[in-house]
Amino acid sequence: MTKYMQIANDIRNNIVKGILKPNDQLPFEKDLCEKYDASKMTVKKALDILVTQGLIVKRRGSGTFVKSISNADMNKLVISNQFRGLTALYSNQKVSSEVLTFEVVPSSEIVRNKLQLENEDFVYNILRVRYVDGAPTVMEHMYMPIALIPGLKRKNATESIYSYIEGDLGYKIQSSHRAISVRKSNELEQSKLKLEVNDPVAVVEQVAYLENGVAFEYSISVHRYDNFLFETVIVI
Amino acid sequence: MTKYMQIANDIRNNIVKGILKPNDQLPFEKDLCEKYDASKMTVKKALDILVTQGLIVKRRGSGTFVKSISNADMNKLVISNQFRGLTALYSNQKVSSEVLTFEVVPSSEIVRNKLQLENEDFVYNILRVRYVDGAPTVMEHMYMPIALIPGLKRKNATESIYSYIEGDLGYKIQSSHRAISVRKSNELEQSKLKLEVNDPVAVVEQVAYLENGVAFEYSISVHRYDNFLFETVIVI
DNA sequence: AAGTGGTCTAGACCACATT
DNA sequence: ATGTGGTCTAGACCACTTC
Repeated sequence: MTKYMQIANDIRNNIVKGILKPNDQLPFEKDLCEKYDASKMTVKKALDILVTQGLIVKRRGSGTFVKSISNADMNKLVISNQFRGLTALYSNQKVSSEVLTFEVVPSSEIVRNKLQLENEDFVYNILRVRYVDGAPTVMEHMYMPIALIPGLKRKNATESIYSYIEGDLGYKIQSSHRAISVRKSNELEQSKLKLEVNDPVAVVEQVAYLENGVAFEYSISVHRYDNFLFETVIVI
Repeated sequence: MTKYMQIANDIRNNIVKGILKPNDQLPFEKDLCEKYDASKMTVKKALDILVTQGLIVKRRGSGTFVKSISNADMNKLVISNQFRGLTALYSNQKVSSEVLTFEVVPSSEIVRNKLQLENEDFVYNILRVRYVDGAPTVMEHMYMPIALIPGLKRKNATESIYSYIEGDLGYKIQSSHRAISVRKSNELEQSKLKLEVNDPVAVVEQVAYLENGVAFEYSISVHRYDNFLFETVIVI
């Protein structure tokens, strides 16, 4: 654990515990340097983390302040920053999968473009429905280059593909690029996600990258509209 | 313009121009220090910006690499990082507004909670439909404390409320916290956004903050589903 | 063993807000 | 004028990858 992480965590805890309340002014950077026996750059880095997480604001010439946020919203922020994105929303619930398609196919032009593949390259074509506590939640359509992800079996798709990639293959995931859109559900989605005829869906198109900058997954995830929520903080 | 911004911009331009191609290795930090006559910390900060923007990846012990991204996707990344969020999606088009409601009301409990107000505080209650090139696009429901935003008139809502806040009042907006969800449209939305009975909508709930950490706006924006797209980069 | 990026420092100077 | 946070440096040492 780095020093700037320790400082950021400590201050975050003080905010969560209410030792630092909304609109409170934080100690000056120079005082935090003394308190944590750290240099200015290190303290600044710690505070900058809390700024991007949406907890505090900094004003040159004035000081640093806790944002005016309710306890409930503050807790949500802290939780959603511990786990990234949507991933661990269902951490306490049972996640299972029904694999509809698991095959290896030549890459289409769209997939080649997203994954930056050559014409001849083959990809896994995986379609599955994911259940949370037995309720259908997402229909995922994934493409992954077989050259990059060797040895993937239908069984892995039934469980967690990511744990195969990170655990068995020892890869590390660096980032993902997502685009969120909305549309009406089609018949397959209605049947698989137990939706009514005119129910909408949230569509998350994603390209995921490994540590070395190589795209390893292009996926389209179709979410039931009633349990989809994407939260984000934008700092200008 | 800071030195780290100049360095980041220069490298970004090299990527856009194709001087640095997908999967290319960047010069080592130590060489970039020489090239730009900058210290290691400054070069690192420049590169870290490009990492959070999704353009490059860094690997300790190996080097820094351009992500494996198609030209089209790379250009989209660069553009969406120049303007933040959804705001300037319609920069070349005519934006106009139909104001349905413009009144001052006592704050409800939800609004008080989001904006951290006291019981007695009054807020603007503004409902408007925004048109892009004459086509209805978003229905916005905004609440803002009158104490914080004095002198707002119906006329401002017809044009740009943000230009009143940033221009006339001289405030600076620091950040916004957004939650995106999906649902079916209701009758009012169908009529105002020219939607069919069973068309869906994308709902963006937002709390926006000023430089001093004070929440000045709570809004619910209901978007036509066919022109809503939210793109984001998540770095783990 | 050599070289990469990551962290951290002590101190200089700058830009901005308040007094 | 004072004090805040912002930038930048030169150099030390660490963690990791590659050879």
